[in-house]
Amino acid sequence: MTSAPTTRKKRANGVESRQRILDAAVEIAGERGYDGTSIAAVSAKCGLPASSIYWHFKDKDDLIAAVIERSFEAWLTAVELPGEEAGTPLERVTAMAANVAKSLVDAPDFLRLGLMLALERRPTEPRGRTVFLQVRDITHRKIAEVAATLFPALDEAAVDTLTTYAIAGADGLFVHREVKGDTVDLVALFELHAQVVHDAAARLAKERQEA
Amino acid sequence: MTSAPTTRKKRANGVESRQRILDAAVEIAGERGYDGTSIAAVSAKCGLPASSIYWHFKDKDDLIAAVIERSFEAWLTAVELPGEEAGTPLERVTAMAANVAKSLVDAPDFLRLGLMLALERRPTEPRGRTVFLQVRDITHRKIAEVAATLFPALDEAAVDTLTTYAIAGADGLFVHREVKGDTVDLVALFELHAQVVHDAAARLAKERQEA
Amino acid sequence: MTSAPTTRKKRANGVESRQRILDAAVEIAGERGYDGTSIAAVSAKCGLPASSIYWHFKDKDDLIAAVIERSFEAWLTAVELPGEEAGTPLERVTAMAANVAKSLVDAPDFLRLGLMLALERRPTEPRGRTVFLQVRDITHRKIAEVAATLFPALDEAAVDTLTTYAIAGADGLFVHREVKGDTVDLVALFELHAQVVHDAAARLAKERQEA
Amino acid sequence: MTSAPTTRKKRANGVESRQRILDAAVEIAGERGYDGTSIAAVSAKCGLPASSIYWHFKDKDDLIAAVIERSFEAWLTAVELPGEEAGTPLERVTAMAANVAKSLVDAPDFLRLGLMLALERRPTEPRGRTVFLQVRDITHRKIAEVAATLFPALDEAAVDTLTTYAIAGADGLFVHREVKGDTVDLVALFELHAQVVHDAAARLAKERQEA
DNA sequence: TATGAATGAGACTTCATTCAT
DNA sequence: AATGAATGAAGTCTCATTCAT
Repeated sequence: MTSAPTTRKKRANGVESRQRILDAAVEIAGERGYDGTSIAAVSAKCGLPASSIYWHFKDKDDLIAAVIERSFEAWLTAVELPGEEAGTPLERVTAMAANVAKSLVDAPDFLRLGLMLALERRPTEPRGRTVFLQVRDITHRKIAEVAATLFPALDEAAVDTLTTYAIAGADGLFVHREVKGDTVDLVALFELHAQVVHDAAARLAKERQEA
Repeated sequence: MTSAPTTRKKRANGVESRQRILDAAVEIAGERGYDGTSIAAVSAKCGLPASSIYWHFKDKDDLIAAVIERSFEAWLTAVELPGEEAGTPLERVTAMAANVAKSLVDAPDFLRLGLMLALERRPTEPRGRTVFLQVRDITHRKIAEVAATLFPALDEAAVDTLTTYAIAGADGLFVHREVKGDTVDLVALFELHAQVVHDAAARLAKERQEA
Repeated sequence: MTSAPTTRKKRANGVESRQRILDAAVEIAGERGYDGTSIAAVSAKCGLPASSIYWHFKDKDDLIAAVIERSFEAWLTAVELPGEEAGTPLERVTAMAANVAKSLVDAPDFLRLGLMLALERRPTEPRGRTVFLQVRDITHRKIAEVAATLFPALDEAAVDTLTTYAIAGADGLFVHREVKGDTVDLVALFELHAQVVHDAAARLAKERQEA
Repeated sequence: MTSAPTTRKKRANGVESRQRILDAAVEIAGERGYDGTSIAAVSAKCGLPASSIYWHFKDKDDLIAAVIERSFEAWLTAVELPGEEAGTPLERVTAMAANVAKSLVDAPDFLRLGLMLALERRPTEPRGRTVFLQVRDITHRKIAEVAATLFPALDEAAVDTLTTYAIAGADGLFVHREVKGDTVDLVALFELHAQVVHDAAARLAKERQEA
């Protein structure tokens, strides 16, 4: 009898466990925020004991930061940026906006958690907040690049303002949908937003030109 | 010994105590949200023992709801709506936006807490969230009334969309300032927002006309 | 306008307030026992503030003791001892048992609370417990007197044992009814108990005689 | 340094800890009842921190229920039912009664706590009460079986009444001893009870026969 | 790779009681 | 005769985290 490990149904699989923990954590943190996310709740949802969570993550802060990182990456791939497609600036802006709206409807946890983290002010900032603000800045820069291409008449400051305004509108419309529920047609609102931002770009260009 | 007000221990003064508790709570809750606001922290900040807080408020939920109610009223009076002032629609929209921006810079606790509550999804909704959403709806209605007056060409649905968009932009820009700090010129951004919304009104009016 | 005291609807009435407090307290304490009876609960049930309860009673211990006292007296008058009625010993014992059973069905709070107090062992005995045990001893003595009359063959020790046994049976049957609910016919069980005790008296008399 | 069992802090030993908690809890709850049993007191008596108690038991209700369960089992084994011993019915009933009396003198916590739970009426019934009433019913059934064997002339209803009466007497006599203290000879009282119940069985049999 | 058990700190809330009015 | 307000102690329970295995 060569002692074959008979109880090997669940042979230790670190990667899978880590995913299960993150899956549970993103759901809870996306709904309840930092303080509302207890290790015990994550443990209950993923089926692993709390101590196992601490094997995979240094502490709660580390877990939340990982949640933000992973869910941002998932969101990024979901947005499927339309690359250098053809079309008028308005068409391209509208297409991008629709894509973003769809991604936010499909996976709202990332932005919901991120905004909650962003709004909080605590004595020692959670790393998850820092990470969220970083990826937010990255996003800002990417959008600014596209804006600079689409509206070459704008100087750098104008592009920055326009991008800020575009992101703010997106955030606000997202909050609106979170509050009002599924009946809100986020895609339609984002398309309106795209048009409005497009018009604003033209206005800013003219103002710069005149000055 | 002429009856000097000896203030033996601490003369009972319900109204003042209630205010002190709310003052402490609005500050903490505005920074930390629902879960981050511990009764012990409020107690420490207002000087009254935790058990005294429970004389004035049924429970934490009741306290947070009262915080929302009072800070909304304070915010309302701070906005000082410009009444029936004269001027073009653009001038009037811009003036209102500037007023709102200033009020949000001066007293951001109301909206910060409100947005945090709005984003959370917990099994049993805190009463504070309900209250926030209600006063938000009231605000929406008031703005819609003004919009209907300023842009008579818009039908009801267009006014509603425009109002939603205006509020969303305000929320998003507020978040931007919360994230980026005091260097952000919220008044300038709100003035841009006013112009953009004004243009959007014209666009919506034309669309309705053509259809 | 002779300043008539218009707000005199509830002119201070100490006696009535005391009754209201006791009414509330007997109900709660009869259901929940000493620890389970909070001043706040009594206050809520009787409508008077907690501080008013302390005007009428020194402390919680005093209140519970008063509850025992008053409910014992109420129980005593409810039992309506059949005095020197005629009949065989068995008939008289049976009639008494039926009376007691009815009184316990109508107002079980006294005995329920009393038994809970009796069973508890706490470092400093509540005065209510002392009072209950005292009235219990009084009751024991009264029953012993009747027993000595009805069964003259019994010596003092036998009368005491018989009385103890009679009371124990009553207690136990009361517990049974409390546990099993209204469907239990307590009067029938007490009538059986009367017969059994009656037979036991004969047995004890014979034993004494033989010894 | 040969690997002496250093017992670094305190080696985790779930089973033993659980026992220690239950040992402490049965003592306190047996003396003070449900409300009188504070987790802090149990913690102090067993040496484990309060939070550790919550590792082993879901909540206080769960702990008390476990106390009832374990102490009932302990009591059951202590009673050492005399099986199919020979003897007249009276002898056998008397032997059983004496055994029960001894077990109650040795370990009164189970019944004391059980009766306190049984007497309480609270809005949401503690699980411990339910458990106690269940084991009580089981006991009732076991006794009824024996009674049916010993007194074959009795029909089912008579056996049930007799069993109810036997248990009630036991409860009442137990209460008497709890109140009056160690000087009470519980075994003697239970032997009297056995005789009396035996006589009652004969009486009931005759009644049934005549009817 | 994982986990059962433990733990101190702190969460919310209720407690009995007091005191000035 | 009564009460609004206050208060320290204690209640149950959850928290994030650690550690030996």
